[in-house]
Amino acid sequence: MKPLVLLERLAEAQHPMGLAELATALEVPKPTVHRWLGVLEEAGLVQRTLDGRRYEVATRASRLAFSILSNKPSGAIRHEILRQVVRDVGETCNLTILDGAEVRYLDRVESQWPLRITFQPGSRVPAYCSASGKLFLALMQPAKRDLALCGIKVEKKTDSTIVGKSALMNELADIRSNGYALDREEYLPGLVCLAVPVFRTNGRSRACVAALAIQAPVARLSLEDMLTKLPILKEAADSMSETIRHDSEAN
Amino acid sequence: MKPLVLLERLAEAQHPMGLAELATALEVPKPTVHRWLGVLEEAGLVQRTLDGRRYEVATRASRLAFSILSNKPSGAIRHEILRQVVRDVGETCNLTILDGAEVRYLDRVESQWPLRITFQPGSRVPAYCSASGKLFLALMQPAKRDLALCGIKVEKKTDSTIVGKSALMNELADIRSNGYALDREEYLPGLVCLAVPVFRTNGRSRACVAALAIQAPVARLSLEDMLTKLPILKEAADSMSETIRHDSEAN
DNA sequence: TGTATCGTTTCATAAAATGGAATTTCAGTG
DNA sequence: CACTGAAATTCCATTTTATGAAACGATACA
Repeated sequence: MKPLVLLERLAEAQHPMGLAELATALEVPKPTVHRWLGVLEEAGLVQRTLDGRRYEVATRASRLAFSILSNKPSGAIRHEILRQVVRDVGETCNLTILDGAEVRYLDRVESQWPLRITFQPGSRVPAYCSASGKLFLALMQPAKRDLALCGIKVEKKTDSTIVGKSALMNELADIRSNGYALDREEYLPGLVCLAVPVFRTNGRSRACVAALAIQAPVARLSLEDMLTKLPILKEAADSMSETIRHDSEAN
Repeated sequence: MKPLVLLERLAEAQHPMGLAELATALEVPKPTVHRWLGVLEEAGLVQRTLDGRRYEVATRASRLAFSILSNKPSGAIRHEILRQVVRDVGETCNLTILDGAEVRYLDRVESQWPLRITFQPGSRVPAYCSASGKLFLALMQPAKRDLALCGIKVEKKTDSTIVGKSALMNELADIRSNGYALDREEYLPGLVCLAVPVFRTNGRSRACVAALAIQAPVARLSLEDMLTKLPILKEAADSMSETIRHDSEAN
């Protein structure tokens, strides 16, 4: 199991790492790192980059990661937080993560209103036209953002969808300064959303790993009304952060 | 790393599992499962339920899962670019690299047509009779090219296969001036391909490290029709370059 | 109290991890 | 084009850990 620290280091890093880099970062002899990487590669958890000299997380690891996060025992607490939010604001609440250039619903609790939008956990939506998607794009490293956005096709889903590159960049800058993101009917006509970040703090670095978002028909909840729910959402997002906090592990 | 199958099984299950349950599910002897669970528990990936008789995914695993998902490997992004191309041109698309005097398929996405050529990623084809292979030969340093070509056996795969040394050199010169390469049924009768280079820019130097190629039965797509897809391919190749640039960035 | 199942320990054997040293590879440089 | 240094890889004697059949202990239920 010791090779796992390599996987963790690679998953934390926002770029592929070389052998020597890993060896010094983890203070492990080079031949050992070499073997560990071999083990991880064999196991399908890690793969070499195109140049064959660096390593990155591979598909089996992603599959495992998704299983873990949608797993009930550890997800039960998060689900409970979602239910609490729905009770407090009366609208559907989603927990989402970024998957490439798309947003994925990890979990959701729906409001009890007869008029509501029904998604399934696991379904996906383009990042550029959703509140949580734009939030992720706004808060991620610029280099990573370029990577995620390269080669995607922007579709004008509604009249309000942001299609221009510079318009999107302005929007992202606004989101960064506000600390929240809105979807102003940019994906579905009549549907508005408000998303706040869920952070994972690791020592001095802080990364937005998930988002908490409420969605509602604009007929029931205007954008201004929605913003009054911001404190509730932020508090719930803090609780979410707690569930994924790095507690001091001794071993 | 073998204990990982336990973690995967536990993550998939939507409820905590006992030892015997896991042992029969995975067809592994009980003492082994017992030890594996001990290893995973020690590692903080798994924890016992309150009654101490079942196991569930623990916090370190969730933390790792978030890290993994917040960081999509560039290989997956490349795969998405391939998918995009297949959507746009309707034909199978390959990402290839040069491996000695052979072309190796790094990744591929197949068209949905019933009539299609089925290769596996990882399979190899001689460079001199494939579009991407000739592209590599055309764009590489002459010295390296001679090295790659010396001592290989040129086989006349079809009537159109280029077997003469000077004919090949002329072809390579054409490819250099065009910026793309064609396979005119030179490897398989009835199969035509179009390949464009994927560059890695390193300071002022620019090297062709991979190729993007579409392939189709000539009965469905003539060479002229295929050339109309050139702009789409070139754009996708630029996106590919982006992903490679990120692979090469260390810090 | 019987008994059936699950969980745990034991142990001789087989397999693998370890890391210092040596070797190879490769990109950058004179 | 040889040189150079850092990075990657291989080697290998030694230490450490994994393996699973069998035996044992714990627990639940009748």
